[in-house]
Amino acid sequence: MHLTSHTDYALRVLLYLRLREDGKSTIQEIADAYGISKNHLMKVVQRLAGLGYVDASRGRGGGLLLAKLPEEINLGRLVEEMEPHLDLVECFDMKTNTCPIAPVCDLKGVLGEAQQSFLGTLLGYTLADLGTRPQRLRKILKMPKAGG
Amino acid sequence: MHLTSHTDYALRVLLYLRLREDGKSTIQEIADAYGISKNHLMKVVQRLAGLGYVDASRGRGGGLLLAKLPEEINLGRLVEEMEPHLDLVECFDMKTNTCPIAPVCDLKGVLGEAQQSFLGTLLGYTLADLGTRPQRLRKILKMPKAGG
DNA sequence: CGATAAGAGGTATTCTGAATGCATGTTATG
DNA sequence: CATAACATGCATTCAGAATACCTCTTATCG
Repeated sequence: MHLTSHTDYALRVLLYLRLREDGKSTIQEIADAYGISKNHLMKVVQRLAGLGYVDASRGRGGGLLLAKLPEEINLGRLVEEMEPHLDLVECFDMKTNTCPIAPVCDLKGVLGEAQQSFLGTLLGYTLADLGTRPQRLRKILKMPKAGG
Repeated sequence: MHLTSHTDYALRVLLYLRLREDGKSTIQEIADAYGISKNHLMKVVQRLAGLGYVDASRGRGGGLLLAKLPEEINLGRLVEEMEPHLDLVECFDMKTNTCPIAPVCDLKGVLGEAQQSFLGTLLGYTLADLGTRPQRLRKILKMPKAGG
């Protein structure tokens, strides 16, 4: 039971941008801050841009900005959108299911309800709920000061 | 976001045994009923035996029996025990975490809460809650009649 | 207008872990 | 003692994630 690193990184990028409201951030800068691959992070950012969470500008002086208010970025929706699929077990996908009892099985319903509990909890949070202790976070992330 | 097939199969085995209260079932029989690999299923059954959910007897006339009452088999606990780990994201495992902000990050708490919601929902169910429509299930599974 | 900084996007490779198969051992029973 | 069944370890395959690389486009600055 785990989320992909894409989802993990997406959340980290958004948190970074939220803490750095005062200017653009480059992918390189964020990759360095978290110690992860720039190439990998580019894919994540492209996805976030496509979903309308960030504005990415190219060229010299380009970089990333949040495209929404932190309060408008729901963590549950983000996870739903970033995860490649939410098929907890085989029978969640009718197309590929091989379990013969799937149409009559109660398990699917129970697992589905549990999954909804999971997502439901996340739907109760937005990006604005993260980043308490902003000073410590900015320090750990070696975040440039405003205007830098 | 998905559970391993081990967990999936474990649930299916228990459901099968619950429906077939009247006698022992062999691994081969269950593998055939679901159309899955016997070799694979053996590993799952070993695990279930080790965890005390089933009694497995060897030799001619051997087979599997539930070791507990269906009401005593909690689906949440089972999932916790069958899943190799519950590390939703990297930072859930302090040993291997590389994210520098982990100690100060709110994300971990939020995701942990969501995961608890997931497991909490499953903790509300036992094997006794599954297998409504037993007749249809037994038919689909080609389950031997009592005494067979 | 050209050098450069930055994101876009496709492709290829590596790596991990799950899924599966196979071979042999052990136990019980008829 | 033959056979049916579970036990166990090892090997292999496979899928998908993670990562790297390379080229293209866009924008800005000198």
